[in-house]
Formats: sequence, C-alpha cells, structure tokens
Amino acid sequence: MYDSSITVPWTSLIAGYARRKQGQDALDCFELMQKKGVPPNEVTYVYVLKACAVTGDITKGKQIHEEISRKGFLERSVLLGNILVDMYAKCGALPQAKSVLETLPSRDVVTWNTLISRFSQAQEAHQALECFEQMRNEGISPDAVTYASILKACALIGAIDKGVEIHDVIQKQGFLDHDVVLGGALVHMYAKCGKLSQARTVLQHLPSRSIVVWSALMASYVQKGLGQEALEFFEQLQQENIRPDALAYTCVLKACALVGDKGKGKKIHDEILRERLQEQNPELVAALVEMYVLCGDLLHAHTVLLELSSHSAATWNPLIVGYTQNGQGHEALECYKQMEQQGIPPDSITYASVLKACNVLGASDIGQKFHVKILKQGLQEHDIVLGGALVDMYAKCDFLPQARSVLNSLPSRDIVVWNALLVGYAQKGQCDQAWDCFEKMQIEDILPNTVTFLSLLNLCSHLGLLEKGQVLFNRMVLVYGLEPRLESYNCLVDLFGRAGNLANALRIIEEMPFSASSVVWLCLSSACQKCRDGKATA
DNA sequence: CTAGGGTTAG
Repeated sequence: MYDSSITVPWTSLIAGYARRKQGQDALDCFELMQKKGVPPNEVTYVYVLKACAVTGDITKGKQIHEEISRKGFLERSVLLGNILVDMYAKCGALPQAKSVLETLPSRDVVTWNTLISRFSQAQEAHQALECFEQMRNEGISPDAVTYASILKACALIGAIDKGVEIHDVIQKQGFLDHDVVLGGALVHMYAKCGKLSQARTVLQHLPSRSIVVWSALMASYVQKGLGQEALEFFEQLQQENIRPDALAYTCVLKACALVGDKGKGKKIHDEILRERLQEQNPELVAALVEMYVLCGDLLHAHTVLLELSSHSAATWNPLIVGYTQNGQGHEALECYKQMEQQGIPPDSITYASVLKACNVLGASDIGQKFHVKILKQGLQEHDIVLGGALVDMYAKCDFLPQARSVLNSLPSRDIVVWNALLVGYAQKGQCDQAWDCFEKMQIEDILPNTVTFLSLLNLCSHLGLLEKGQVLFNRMVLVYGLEPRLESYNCLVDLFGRAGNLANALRIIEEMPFSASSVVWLCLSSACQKCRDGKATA
C-alpha cells in the first residue's frame, strides 16, 4: 500500500489525459492506480468522471458513482455531485442525471444549472423549465447562467411569455449590465420567438455587443427573408470595430444571396480570404458557393469551389442543388462525378439532389444506380427527404411497386413522401391505390395538403367521378381548411362539365376567387361540345 | 475543477 502522497502525481496524469479528451487513457491510468493501491482523492474522481463523460462510458460511470457514494465523498463535496450529474447527462442519460441530482445529499445552483443546460441543449425545453421550477421551490436562487439556459429553452418552444418574464427579472437585477452572454441569450430568445424588433431593441441597449449577439440578430432576420436589414446590421457591427467570425460571415453571405447582391457578396468574399477564414471552415466555403449560386452565377460558384478546394459534400451540395433547380441535370451529374473523383463521400442532400437531376433528365437507369449506392452507405433510412426523393424517382419512372417498397421501408413518412407515391398512382389512373395512400397517410396522422387533393381531384375528373370529386373538394375546404388553388377549381369545372352540368360549371367559374384561365374555358367548351354531341345523338 | 449566447443545405 502506497502512501497517499503519491495520489497527486497519479491524479495529474489522469487529469492531463482527461483534459486532452483522451478518456480511455485516463480510465486505464485510473485502473492501474487502483491496482497499485493508491487511494484516489476528490480531484482524481473529478477527472475520472470527466473521462467517463468523454468516452460516453456510463457503465464505468455508474461504478465510480457507487464507489464515491460508498466512500462518503458525496457528503463532503458538492463539486463531485455536480460533475456526477453532468457525467450522466453527457452520456445521454438525462432522466438518470435528474434522479441522481434528487438523491444527492447536497446540491447548489451549479448542480441545477448543469441539469437545466443539458436539457436545453438536448432540446428538451419542458424538462428544463420544470427543473427551473423545482430549483426555485427548493429556495435556490437562479443566477445569470440559469437564466441563459432557461432563455434558450424558451427560444426552443417559442415561450415568449416566459421569456418576457425572465427579461423583466434580469433587467431588475441588473444582470444585463455585466453579462454579455446573457444578453446574447435574450436577443436569441426574442429572435427565435419571431419578435425581431424586440430582439433589435434589446441588442441596441446592451452595454457591449459581441459578434455572437450580432450574429443571432442577423441570423433571425435572414431566416425571415429580411436580407437588407441583415446587411445593415453587418455594417453597424463593423463600424463598432467588432470583428466578424466565420459564423457571422455565413449569415451575411446568406443576406447577400437573399437580396441578390453579388457585388456585396464579392466584397465579403475578399474579406474572408484576407482573414483566411475559408481554411478551417468548410461551411463558410459552402455559404460562399451558395451565395454565388443564389445570385445566379453558377459558373463562378463552380470556379470558387474548385479554387478553395474544400473536401466535403457540404461545399458541393449548393452547386449541385443549384444546377438541378436550374434544370441543368447534366451539370449536376457532372459535379457528382468530380466529387467522386476527389474521393468525397456524397451525403443525403447530394443524393436527394442528383436523384432529382435524374428525374429532370428522365434517366431512371442512373437513378437506380444511385439507389444502390445509397443503400450501401446505409443512408436510406436516415433521411426523410432522401426517402422522398427515392419514392419520387421510382414513381416518376413508373416503377410504382419499387416506389411503394421504398416508402414502406422508411422509419417515418411525411406528406411529401406520401404525395410522391399518391401522385404516381394517380397519374397512372390507379384509383384504388391512390385512395389507399390517402387513407393510410391519415392513419399515420399525416394531414393531406393542397397537392394531395389536387392530384385526387384530377383523378376524379379524368375518371368522371362527379360525386366523389365534389365530396373531396368540400372535404378539402371544410375539414382541412385548405384554400383551393386555381387548378383545384379547374378540376371541379371539368368534373361538372363532363357530367353535362354546365350550369354548375359556369357558377363555379363565376364564384371562384380567380379570373378564369384559358384552361377552365377549354374544359368548359369541350364539355359544351360533348353536350351538343350527346343531344345530337339523342 | 463542474453550468450559459449565434449557423445547417433538399
């Protein structure tokens, strides 16, 4: 048995590993230490728990938990309890983290903050708020850290009332005067709750503004499509001598794209190169490429991409998406080839987009080759949009059984996926199958949308199912509260026309909130024609 | 030696 004085060097070694995120080495070292009979102290356990969190080794973590609790450490050290709670949370065991907190012999504001912030980070806002209540019921006063985490939770669920309440409290307590981070959380909360002008006012009144606060504001304006305002904020922050970082540049590039200001975008581009920010930030390069794409200069986007030679799918995706949306399927597939040559693995977005390019080109053979690659990479079941693109691809090239089987294989389905299949059936005139989709999506609690109804109405009108069509139209408006499009009215007119009910057809044309398109008149005149023919033969 | 703020493509 060693003297406990040797605990310190052992602990330093473990701490070194843990700080470098070499969790396994730290744990191995700890095991060796115990084998040699060196007694761990509080600090040793701090780092051992940290190592468990880094490696996500909750089994080991529980073992340590049991050990320190048996040795009475938890009675003597609030710190260890806090780190223990954090360990469970970082291993993804949030409910356990909470029950551990509840059994700790003593806890403080940091214990609660740890748990609350982890709930917020895991997007479990309600849990975070519940903890907040519990903490106050225990008579523990929240501090700036608590409020920052709670504001994040409010932002997540759009709890503006709660957010305003917190704003009042921190205002009164003067927290905003010396805490930049809390100010940022507040701005973010207002922005995420859609209260852009409040967010802006709060920002303007902060004693000092960091690049993070400005980015939070710019990001929310960009998200609302307010590019011009975001550009003005960018000017302001530069005037305040605040240096933009990669994330701020990403925001402002999106703003340039929104307003279509390629000249401004080019200036930002130069600034980024001067700061050499492109080197470590592939997402910034992606934003640059995307900016040029959205400003309509795909060629330059391609050049920039090749110049900056970023090795990730994220950079190629905006360009591939741009080419596809532009109807330039060949160019999109060419990009894919270049990616492949550079050895960059495509991701779900890449595949979803090249599948669309295949549809544009009517190249279902290539699409199926992509499907094989997608399955090999195990991507199909991880991404609903990619699933939708596959269903769409098969439906568009009339491989409806394959489309259905892809749909069935997805762990969850949204309206886009269901519509892709339904539209496929409807266009082939497979009435029963289309209706089956309509029923099944509703069993899964997926609400049909205008596209769904349009497709079914079209089907009814082609098959001359007047009554079914009318019921459907009414259901769309009355049950689902959907605004009929001009095309939906066209179907209805066509339905009545085909049934020889010209009076009703005319009434709809008169009453619909659109001016009649040539399509409607075409429907009606062909109906008239048929009517006359019918009378002539009668 | 534990806890807090900004981005994410189809």
